[in-house]
Amino acid sequence: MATISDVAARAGVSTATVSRALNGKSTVDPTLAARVQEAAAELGYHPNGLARNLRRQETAVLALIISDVENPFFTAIARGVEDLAQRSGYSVVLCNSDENEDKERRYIEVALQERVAGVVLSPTGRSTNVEGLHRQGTPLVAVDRPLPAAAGDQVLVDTRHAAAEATRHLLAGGYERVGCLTGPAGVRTADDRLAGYADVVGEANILSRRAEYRAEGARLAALELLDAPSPPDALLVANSTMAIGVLEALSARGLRPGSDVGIVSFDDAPWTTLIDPPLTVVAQPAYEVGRVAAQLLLARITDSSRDATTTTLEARLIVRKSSRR
Amino acid sequence: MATISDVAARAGVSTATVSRALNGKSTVDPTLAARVQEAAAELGYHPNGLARNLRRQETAVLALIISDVENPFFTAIARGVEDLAQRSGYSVVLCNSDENEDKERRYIEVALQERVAGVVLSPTGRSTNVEGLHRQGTPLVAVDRPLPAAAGDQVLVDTRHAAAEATRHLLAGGYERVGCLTGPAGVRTADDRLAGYADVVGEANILSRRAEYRAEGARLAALELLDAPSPPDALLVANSTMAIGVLEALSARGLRPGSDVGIVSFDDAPWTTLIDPPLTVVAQPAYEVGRVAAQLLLARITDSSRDATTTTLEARLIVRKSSRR
DNA sequence: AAGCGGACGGTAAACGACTACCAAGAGCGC
DNA sequence: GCGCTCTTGGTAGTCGTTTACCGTCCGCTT
Repeated sequence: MATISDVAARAGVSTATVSRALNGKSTVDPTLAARVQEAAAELGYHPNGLARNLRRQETAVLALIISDVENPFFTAIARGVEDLAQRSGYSVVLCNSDENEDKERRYIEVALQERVAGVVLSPTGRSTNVEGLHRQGTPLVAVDRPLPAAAGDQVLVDTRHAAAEATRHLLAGGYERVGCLTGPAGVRTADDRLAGYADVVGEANILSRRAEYRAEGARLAALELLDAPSPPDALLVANSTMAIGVLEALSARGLRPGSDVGIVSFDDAPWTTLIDPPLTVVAQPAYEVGRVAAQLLLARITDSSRDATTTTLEARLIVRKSSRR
Repeated sequence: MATISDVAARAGVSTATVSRALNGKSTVDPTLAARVQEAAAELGYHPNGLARNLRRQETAVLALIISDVENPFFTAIARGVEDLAQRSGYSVVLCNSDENEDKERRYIEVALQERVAGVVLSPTGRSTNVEGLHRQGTPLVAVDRPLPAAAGDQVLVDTRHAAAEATRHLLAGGYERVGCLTGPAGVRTADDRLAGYADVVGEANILSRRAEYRAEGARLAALELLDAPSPPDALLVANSTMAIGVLEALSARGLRPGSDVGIVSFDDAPWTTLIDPPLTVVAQPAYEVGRVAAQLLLARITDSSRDATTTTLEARLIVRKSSRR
């Protein structure tokens, strides 16, 4: 593993000159610089990033800690973050906390230890602890879900409002008993979607179940709802992964989306237009969330004294056929 | 940002003792160790991973460079790698090369500079250059697609065989003119799937189109095929993302999967059972690919002299209804 | 009481890069 | 020829850890 001294020896100069030549900093005689370049190439020299970063006290790596890599919503965020970061010369490393607070903690620890330049985080839950990041002054942007104390910028989606709109849409379509399937208590998006729904149907008419943001749990919860004495005739579902479970449940009971049970789901997954009837969805601007988050993070990296901001993006109801009789 | 010397000063010991106490290496008097722990906690001390790794000449970070973070096949691999790596105390950072050779090169560069312990890579294309990794002796495992020269272990899926089986299945189902929609030339999985198809239909009967491994390109290609003078009555599709485009194309032409045009697609995406008719698919053991890759990588990290191996896993045809009239 | 071994903890040298500081030499005007 | 400036490149210190090496102290054996 070639080091800078190897290159220096080969080129017959000092390490200082090699460093200068390779980083194009101070003035180095062109012929000398060329000799250095050549020596470096011959040895296949790659500067040791660890040593470099240790000395420079900075890295050009952003950490993105998301709660589920298998959820298209989060991967779209990832692409947004990445596209923007790349453009500014930053690399993005993705960490999958898998909705698991232990993993999340471990990855925050890694981010801290590796001294990344900044962190974009979709907090997994109740007890996400960003204390450490805050103490070390690592810039932080939360996406999708807010952080307890505003330890940095936040990029959210106005999900409560969107849930209310979707519920109103179902009611307007002639459904009378609208239920809601949402994520775990304490997860802000899950609570907000339920709240938006409750805003419209009224406290007295709430008919809801909670499950993990996964297909299987949603399937079971939907079955439970459908088998109850007075089942709902429409369902608001909190994300596209859960929607899969719900549709399975419907099919298991011989019910048709739309005509039998109205369905509106969050997230405009690519397959939602393929099924029969096509799914009415609440499209969240995931890619945009990622872009904005990256922008804010980069701004905060260059100027850490900025005030923390909260950006709320609008979701958009896309009416298709699963919300019509 | 507290350093080890700060902790040492606060606990009234030397940095060596702090290091020993915190890493539980050599013997340290319990009372002293406790004092150190306490001092560290009070200061919110996090060891500087850069310095540590620089000194130790090793990191506990694996890089996983995949070609499309929005493709469920690759995210399933990611989970496989991660689950196994975690268990051995390694963290996994995901890099999304996005089927783009520049990005891939850049991420390999980052992996090299940051001196990760090992790399799992799904090579993007023709000119993937792992020379650098090889020179530095960074352990490498290729997944999904082979590397030109065997620079490390490989975990592949017997995709050619699976494609042949799927094609035979369509033929047996009474379809007479089976076409194939595959990925870009030079991408090994794309070529292999086409080859497996060709093995069965025979060179003379090949009816195929190539497109990016994305929905939109596949949609256009499918349309082209369907609008041709003698269109296919069945289609083998090379992945689930492309299948979305194909199904859109079918729908645009008023054709029904199965009865009008038989469809078999690679990858058992969660939504494939939801559509009507449910999609017949070739299920690849993606999670398992990731697990095996991680296993091999860890083995290679501890013993770099191991011979390079190639593991080929079987894919499994899941017959549903889109391949029946 | 002397000698010995083990346990403990401090000193200082790495790891590999960057860079502040300094020295040497060239060019030049007087 | 002298002194000045400017360019160039070397010396050595620094970043924060880990760890080889060594000294000290304590208790035990003979």
